[in-house]
Amino acid sequence: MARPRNFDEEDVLRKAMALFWSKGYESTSLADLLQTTGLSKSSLYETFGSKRELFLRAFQLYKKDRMDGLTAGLSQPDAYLALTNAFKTVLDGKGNQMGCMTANEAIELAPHDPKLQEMVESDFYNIEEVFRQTIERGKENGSLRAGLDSRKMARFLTVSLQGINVMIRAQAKREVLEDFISVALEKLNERE
Amino acid sequence: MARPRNFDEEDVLRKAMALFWSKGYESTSLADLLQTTGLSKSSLYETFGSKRELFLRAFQLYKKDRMDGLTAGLSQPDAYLALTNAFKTVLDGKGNQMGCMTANEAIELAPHDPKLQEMVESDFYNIEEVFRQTIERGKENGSLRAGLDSRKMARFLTVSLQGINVMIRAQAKREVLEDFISVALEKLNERE
DNA sequence: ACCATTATGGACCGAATGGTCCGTAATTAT
DNA sequence: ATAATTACGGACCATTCGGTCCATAATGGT
Repeated sequence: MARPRNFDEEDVLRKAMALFWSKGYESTSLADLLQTTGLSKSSLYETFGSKRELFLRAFQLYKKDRMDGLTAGLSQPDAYLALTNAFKTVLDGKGNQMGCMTANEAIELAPHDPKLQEMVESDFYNIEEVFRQTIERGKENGSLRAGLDSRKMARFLTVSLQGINVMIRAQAKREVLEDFISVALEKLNERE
Repeated sequence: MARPRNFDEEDVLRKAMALFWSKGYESTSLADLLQTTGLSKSSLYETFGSKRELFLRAFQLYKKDRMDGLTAGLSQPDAYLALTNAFKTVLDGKGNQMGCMTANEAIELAPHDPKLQEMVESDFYNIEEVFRQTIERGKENGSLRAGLDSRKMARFLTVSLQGINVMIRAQAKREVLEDFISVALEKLNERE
């Protein structure tokens, strides 16, 4: 009954996400967003309300995408293989020198923005949970030693992941990350 | 032979450092800097040249301060105690929910600013080195198991530290960090 | 064909950005 | 006391920032 949009909302969100992920919130200007998405200013504001709201939706989409990917990557029965693979995937991630958007926002916005602090915190908790469930499963099906403290180990892996994300974004040498991962993952199969 | 400054350059640098550390580079405005340091705009530009140069000097000062502190903290003969103490100090650090300025800049600036990428990289390397030397010392005086791979373990600790820094800045619950540290530091005294 | 409705381009806005410049104040050496 | 030198306050600047608004274009329903 009216003129249709000539853009796909999710498509725009993903383009905005890529920008915010790469440059951060403050350093991404409206001009950047308009250029990358191809939208006009009025369309962007009509559709998303403000730069901040657009960012929030883009970040939510990131969190969802990433959790889906992580969950999928951890789905194989052998929990040890699942977890080691997940970490090694981070290293080889296709075009990724951008690190993790959640880690980025943990540093840029969380300290001074309660809403984002909450979003970041919940994402970290979700990661912890999916790690924990994977470890539980591993203990049940024998792919991980039964004596592991699931929650503790899940937290260890969660924080480890953030360390990796920082180093990736700083373009650290691959060997550094390989050494880190190699040591960190020993915690999964060592005997007590 | 001329009018003297009525401010101390290092004092100003430290105030600027605190601001950049807390808010990041982009989100710290000139107005913030002038207000916090008490300088006039002309004095600031006369003395430091530009916002960026001021930032660079503040960041250099941060790196120096932090390395001095870390080195001092690791100076005790017992390397295991030295390292565990260093990590636990990070948790209890006085007013620190700001994380580590180097980690912050690794995320905010390093990916798009070669000069900063280099500064961050060298800081990480320096941290790795001081960890490595501490571990070497521990192996020599028997406070650490001789079988440890010093470089590998130093890298493990360096990246671990960055994970902690992200979590601190995101105001993660203390238990999460305690769990992480407890697991990570087991790597230092486990038998093979 | 035309009306109701929505999308869009672009003009416009005030505020804030980093930065320059200059007249004046303060100081020391002579 | 004065000349030389440096520091400083604040006016000024162009640009960019996020955001608003409106006139016009495009579409679907009837």
